Amino acid sequence: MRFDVAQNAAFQTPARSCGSRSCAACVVRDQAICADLKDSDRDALSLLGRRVTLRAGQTVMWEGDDSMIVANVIEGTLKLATSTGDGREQIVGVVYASDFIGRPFGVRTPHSVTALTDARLCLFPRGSFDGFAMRHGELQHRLLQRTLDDLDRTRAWMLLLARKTAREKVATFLLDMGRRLRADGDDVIALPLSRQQIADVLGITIETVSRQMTELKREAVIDLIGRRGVRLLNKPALQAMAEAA
Amino acid sequence: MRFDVAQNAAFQTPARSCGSRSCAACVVRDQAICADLKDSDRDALSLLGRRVTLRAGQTVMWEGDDSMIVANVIEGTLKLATSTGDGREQIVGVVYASDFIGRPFGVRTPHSVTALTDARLCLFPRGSFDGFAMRHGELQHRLLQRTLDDLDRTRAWMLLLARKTAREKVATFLLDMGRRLRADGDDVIALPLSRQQIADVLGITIETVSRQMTELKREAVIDLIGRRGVRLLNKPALQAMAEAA
DNA sequence: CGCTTGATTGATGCCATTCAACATGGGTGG
DNA sequence: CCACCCATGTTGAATGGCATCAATCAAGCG
Repeated sequence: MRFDVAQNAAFQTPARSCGSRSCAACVVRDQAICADLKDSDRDALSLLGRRVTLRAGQTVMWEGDDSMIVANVIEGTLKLATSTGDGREQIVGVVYASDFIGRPFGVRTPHSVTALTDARLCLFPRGSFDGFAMRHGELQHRLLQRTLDDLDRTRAWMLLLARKTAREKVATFLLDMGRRLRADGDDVIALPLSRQQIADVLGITIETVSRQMTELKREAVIDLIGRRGVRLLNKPALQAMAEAA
Repeated sequence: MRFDVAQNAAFQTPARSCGSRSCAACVVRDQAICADLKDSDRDALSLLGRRVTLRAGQTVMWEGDDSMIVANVIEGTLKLATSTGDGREQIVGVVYASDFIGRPFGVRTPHSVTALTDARLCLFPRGSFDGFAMRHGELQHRLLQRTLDDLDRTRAWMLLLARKTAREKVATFLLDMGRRLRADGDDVIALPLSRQQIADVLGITIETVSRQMTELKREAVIDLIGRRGVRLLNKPALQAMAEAA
């Protein structure tokens, strides 16, 4: 298991103030799928579940397992992954705070879920979650919206995996991260993923990621700061690389 | 536009008996997302839409367009595709009778939709469909189920695109088709896709598809019958190839 | 300080693409 | 009904991009 090792603590998501177990103080209550519930309904839902803490590297669900649990991510970053019989792995999704994980209304978990940083979840037994959802249209609607968005993003990613070159993949990835992490003033970003994980997201090898990165650095398109830091020096150039040949 | 040409009529889905415009006689009424609606509700929904016929090669929606329509597929096969700026195309999904197409609850169509065979749709303006769905939880639930399944299948396909070899891809594809088309007694299937389309599904080139196919034929794992026909002679061998190296 | 883990760099080989020629077959019109 | 034609599919040779194998470098940590 390549990733069952603690991640570098220096780059973990900073702790949020949500020690409480009530929804009233929850930091993701307005973004998560429970956002549209009445307070009373949300509290009822809350009673079905529990808050759990994960260490970086811990796996919550395994590919092919019975689907027993679902959860909201309160804090942290996790990866969704599948692998072939002989051990080749592909990351099929990366989820962040306020995202939803697990397979509701289904019996099989189609991919593993593993914490990339320390994380906190709002965890529900799938059965009771399903039951609650069936009685609350607003919840299903949010879940549908989110699933449709996921599907769109996943399909767009297929184009990258199948048709883009290593260089295009890395450029696309860096821009995506810049957008997602809302690069601070100077366009410096701290990657939440190791080189191996980047490779597993892009469907290439760790060596190729490294080579492309240093190549981009040599061309003064980016700058590399330590292991996880990247400064985007020339976004238009990256954009051009990301799109066409 | 590579596929805007009529497909070989010999392999089109055989005509179904559903000339009526009422739901009562609809051939997909028990599989489509409207299956759980009361008769009266289904009729109401029906009044919002209309039946349309497509010729093979016609495109119903273009990537990036405003999302104006959604539809149930009554008959035929269609492809969902995206492409890079410089024309590389990737098929991100193939849909069959009773499947749902279009992007409800969203403003952009994330991929094009093109008929591979002649087809018939039950078409709705997105706005009125969305409104109807908001008032009918059963419909949203079916749609959610379907979308979750799509997402699972799409993610599994990512592993193929990113990590499998050409040989593994072709083997996987043939098995998938065998399953989907419920190969008749002798395990003979009529591919609904041209070599080019198969290549676009698998993320490889047409020549590579061709080479792998003839290779498999030489090894007596399959037999090729004309352009579209394939007989699966040795499924276990295919299965072994599809999975690991 | 050695040890471990993650990242970079280098050398080599292979698989899939590319470019190109050729075959096939289904459809059409004389 | 056959000859022709064009789209589709197959086959070949050469190239190149990425993987693989392997060594080196750079950090963090006990």
